[in-house]
Formats: sequence, C-alpha cells, structure tokens
Amino acid sequence: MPKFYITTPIYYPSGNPHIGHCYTTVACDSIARYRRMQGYDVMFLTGTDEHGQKIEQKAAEAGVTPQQYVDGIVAIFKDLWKYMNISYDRYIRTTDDYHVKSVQGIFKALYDKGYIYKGEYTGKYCTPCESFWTQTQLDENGCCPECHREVKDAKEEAYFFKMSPFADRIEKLLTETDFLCPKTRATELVNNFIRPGLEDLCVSRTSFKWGIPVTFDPDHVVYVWVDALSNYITALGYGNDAYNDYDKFWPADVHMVAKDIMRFHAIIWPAILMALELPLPKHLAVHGWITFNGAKMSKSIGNVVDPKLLGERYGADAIRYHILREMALGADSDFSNEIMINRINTDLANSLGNLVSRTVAMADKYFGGTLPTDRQAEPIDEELISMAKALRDKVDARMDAVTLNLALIDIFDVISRANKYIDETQPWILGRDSANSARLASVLYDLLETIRITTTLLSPFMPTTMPKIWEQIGASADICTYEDAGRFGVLPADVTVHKGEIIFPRIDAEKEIDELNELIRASAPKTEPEIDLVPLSDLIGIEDFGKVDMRIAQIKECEKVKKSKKLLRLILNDGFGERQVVSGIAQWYSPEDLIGKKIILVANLKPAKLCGVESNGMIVAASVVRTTGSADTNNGTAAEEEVKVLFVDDSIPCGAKLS
RNA sequence: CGCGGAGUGGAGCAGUUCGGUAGCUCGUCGGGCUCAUAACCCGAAGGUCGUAGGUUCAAAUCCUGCCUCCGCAACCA
Repeated sequence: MPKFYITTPIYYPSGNPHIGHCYTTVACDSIARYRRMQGYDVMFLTGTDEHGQKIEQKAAEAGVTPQQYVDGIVAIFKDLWKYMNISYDRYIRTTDDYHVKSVQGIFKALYDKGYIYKGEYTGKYCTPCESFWTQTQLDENGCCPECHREVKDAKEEAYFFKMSPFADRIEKLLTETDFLCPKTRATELVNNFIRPGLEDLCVSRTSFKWGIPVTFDPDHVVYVWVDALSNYITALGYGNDAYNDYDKFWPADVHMVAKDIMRFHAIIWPAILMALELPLPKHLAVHGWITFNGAKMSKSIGNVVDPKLLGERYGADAIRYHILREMALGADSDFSNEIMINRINTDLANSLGNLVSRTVAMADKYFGGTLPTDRQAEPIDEELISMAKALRDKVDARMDAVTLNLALIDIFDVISRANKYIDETQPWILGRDSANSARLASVLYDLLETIRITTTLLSPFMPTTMPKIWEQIGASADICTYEDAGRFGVLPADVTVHKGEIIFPRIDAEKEIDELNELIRASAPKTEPEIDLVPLSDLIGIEDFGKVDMRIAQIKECEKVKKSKKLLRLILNDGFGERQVVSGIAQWYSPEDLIGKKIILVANLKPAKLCGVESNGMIVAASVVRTTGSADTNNGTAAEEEVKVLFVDDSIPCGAKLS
C-alpha cells in the first residue's frame, strides 16, 4: 500500500486556537482523508510546540508551571480538533519524553558532526524584558526598543548551527525542484536570505529554562529550531523507541505551513536534514493568511473569529467548506461573516442541498420513493453523465497540486450542471403522464448518481454531512467509495430514497450578520482587554523622576514622514514656541486625528534624527501589546501592538509642567 | 535605486508562461419554471484590463518610464 505523510505545523500554545489554526489543519485533514479514501496508508501529524520564553512568561503570569499552562491550552486545541472532525493520526507535544530524548540526540549528533559549535551571542541585554537586542535594534539612546530602558552589554554563550555549507543545495532545492508550492516565492527567499549569505543560526539559549536541556552542557536549552522542526521526524520514532514508522513514512509528502513560517521550513529545516544526512520532504505547501474584512486578524480590533462559535451556528462542515473554498495557495484570503454566509447559502444550501432536496422529493412524489427499473436514455443525458464520470480524475489532479479550492470548484461545477439538467429534462412534466415513467426514472437515476459521485468526492472535505446525503439518496456507504466515484451507474436500479432533514439550511444573511456582529462585540472587549504586561521597572527615586521634564503641548501641524510608514512629523506648541517632534504612530493615527489636540511631551529629551528628520522630544503614549498569533505560526507568536496617545484636557495651557 | 507581490465591469478573482474575438463567482435588472431550502434555469446591462510611451498587422499579455496598494526589511526617542 502506498504511504502518504502530511503534517501541520506544531502550533505555539501561548493562547487559544483560532480560525487561522483551523485553516491549515482543516486543509491537511481534507487531504489526509482524501488520500485514505484513495487507499493510501496515511500518517497525519499535528501537535504543539510547547517550549520557550514566551510560554515561561505566560505561565508565570497565570501563576502556574509552564507544563500546567501548556496542558491547559493543549486540551483546548484537541477539543477544537475533535469538534472540527480533524482525523489526525498522531499528536506530538514537544514536551513529550520521546521527543525530548530525540532532540537531545539530534543536537548531539549535529555537534559531533561539527555542524554545531559553541560561540558567543553578543548583544545588548535588557534585564526587565529578558531580551537580547542587536546594536541596530536599539533606539537612538541605546536603550531597549521595547521598554526604552537601559541595556547592558552582555555576552551569552550559545551554540550555533552552520548554515553556509548548505546554501547551494538549498538554493537548488528552491529554484530547481517542485519542493516549494507555490514556487513563485522562491525568488523572494533566495534574494533575501540565501544570496546575501546564510548566517549561522543560534540554536541554544541560557536566558530561559523552559526548553530541552543540552545533554553535554546543561546550562543550555535547545532553542526553537532544532526542537520544533524536528518534530516531523521524532513523531515517527526517529531517535526514540516510542514509534517505529520513520522508515515507512519519511520523507513527508507535504508539510503545510502559512507564509509567516515559510522561511524556517524552506531553509532551516532542509539544512538540518542535510546535516543529518536525511532525505528532504517532498513538498512544502505555503498558504496565505486569513484576513478579516481585509485587515490582518487581530484581537485588538475585536475581529478574531471563534471557530467553535461559528461551527455551533452553521455546523463544522460548513465552516470547513468555507475555509477550504476560499483558501488559495500563496494568496491571502479574506474572511468576513458576509462572505462566509454568502458562500454557505449559494454553494451548500442553494446548489447542493437544494439539489438533493428536489431530487429526493421528486423520487418520493412520482414513484413513492423507489425507482422503477425501466429506463429510457436520451442524448441530453450525456453531458451530465460524462461530466460526472470524469470528475474523479479532475479532483485527483487538484489534490496532487494541493489546490483544494479548485477541487471544490470542479465538484460544484458538476452540481450546477445537475441543477440545469433538471430544467432541461423537466421531470415535473414527465410526472404528469405515467407513459413517461421510464424516462422520468432515467432522469432521476442520473441525478441520484451525480449526487452520489459528487458527495463521495466531497466527503473528505465535509465528513459529517455527506453520509447524511447518502442516506437520503439511498446509497449505502460501500458504494460511496473512491473506486465507485469513478463509475456511473452504481446505485441499484430500484434504489429507494428517504426524504430527510434539510442538510444545509439557508441562512438569513442580514439577521445573522447582525447577530454575529453583536456576539463579537459582546465577547471582544469584555471588561478590561487582556494585554501582555511588561514587567515593572526597577524602583527609582523622586530625583530620577525630576529629571524628566514633561510638558503639555498642542499639535499645530502634522504630516506623514515620507519614506516611512510609521512616522509622523508633528509641529508642537510647547508654550515656549514651536518645536518639531517625530513620532512613530502613523499606523494608529492620521494627521487629521491629531491636529489641535493637546498631548504630553517629554520636553528635555536629547534631539535625535529619524529617517533624516530631527525630533526634539517625545509624545507620551501608552503601548498596548497583545499576543495574537497571526493566522497560524509554530514558533513565535505575533505580538500585536497598539499605541494610544494620551490626550489631555483642552483647558490645560501649553507649557504646563507635569510633576 | 533594499527584497518581493498586486493593480482587469459595483465587489472578489481568472486570463499574462507560448501576443490574436475579455472570462468566472457574487451583486443589479429583465424573463422562464414550479420538483425544490423565495431555491433552480435563461438572458441583459456594466470594463479604453493603474498610467504614459514603445515593439507589432495585432498587446490585459512583450519592452521602458511613472503612479498607487500590500507583505518583508528598515524605521516607532
């Protein structure tokens, strides 16, 4: 039996799963189910990447151990996967003993081969943030770019992985093979990362503890790369005894990832495998993000969609369908309540659901549910029949190319054709005269067969509802197989249909959208929005505070700094006169929002140049950081920052000093 | 000149590799049908294919300049 190995990324459980995680996972699940239907021996792996500083921090904030913290989140992930009918064969957690053991072995092996060496990670260290920064990341005052406090020179001992020996092979992999899908992204990777020279990769840390200890140097824990990426082989038993199907399943047929982690999978992972002298995965399928009403998903905008909430309203299969239908390799796809409801109504309710409903109703009405066996074919039947017959091979090709959305389009083309066929053959007229019985039976049989074939091919995408349709059209599960999806005329001639519930009820779009928006509004802000708390700074004396001269100032003029996306140039009246300040708030405020407003100015800050524009002082603003995760990610989570300028009462005169 | 992607009827997209009647889905309007979940089927309107040049018998498609948008990088004092 041929094998097929497909993986999702392992997700970072620093927060609850959202629709972005569903995106990748549902796609992989559909592919896995399709391959199983085709007769492949499938291994479908998903899991969670549970180490790292972020988890350590989150756990500390929650007052639990890191292990307790991730256990809680993982339960939520698994619950969601169950709800979405995700048929994973194995779930790997990087905290699993066998994985830990394997990673330690891999790290040692790379070290012994000379690909990992001990070096020094030199940089600037911010103690409160517990973060290293490079010189270029620091602000003009040489302070931490996150909290703007002082940083110290620090050298951290670290292990590095040599990337350069693999650069040529990786470039060839990207440009000369069909490894990367879509391949259009290869130039971007080559130009940005390979051509300038691959830098050695820091693969260990001493600044946090929540990770896999390096066996031969226990002060170090393995940093994300070797730990997380190697899950794809440790889960098969590479370097451990927990499983023993590495030989059977490796190399992977498809790693599916979102574009934000493409680089790690397209460059670092192949390099690690090359160093280990292991075969490379066959395909890396890169998809875009789900955007919400055009904007990137974000908790702060309150647009994060809870997949479970949607599933409860419309059914998990409908959500699965929508996600898969909108998803295209490479491109982002927009998600909105409106688009989703529209899609569910037109495709699932109007086309497919209604086709089933009207076909079954006619068989019921004209023949009491059981078709007579006499037939009378006509030339007009041919187009529908040949389309239905050819569909399976078309879908196969789409699945091979991992273009699931196109597979669904092809299937629904046939469903539409069947609806048209009803108009062409006018069975309700045939039904008026019993002399047409044989002809009518032919028409209904062709429709039932078309439904059987299309729903069989749809079943990997919508595993729960398709069997309900089979029941209605009188098709037993043993003829809804891959093999029979390639044949027309498999249903028994005297098939009996069973009128049943409406499979995909039509949704009242306007009403639903209102209700959904209401729900999102109600659930989003709650009382106090959840944010990532930056640790408190060290205590200072009153004299230190006195050094900071803060004044009330009014914004007189404001414009965007050209060549910069984030900077606004402001002219302020600080009471003494005018001064120019540059502020990185263009993302959140447009000039019109600001002109005339009064704000707090740090007035005695040394001048600095930003993008060539001089800035004399700084506007006081609050920084709100939330961890969101973008659409999905397996290593870092995206931190979403929002800056709120502190506007002050108009009655305070310019130049007033804060004390 | 940092890297890359994109600009096509109201919306979302295909078509660009290998130039030759501009296509799909949704929406709008008109018609048909009544088996069906106000669903289904047919038809129509609507685009100088971002812009300015160039190559050509012929350009959405090839070449050049420019504009706009989006990622990444940089930049948030």
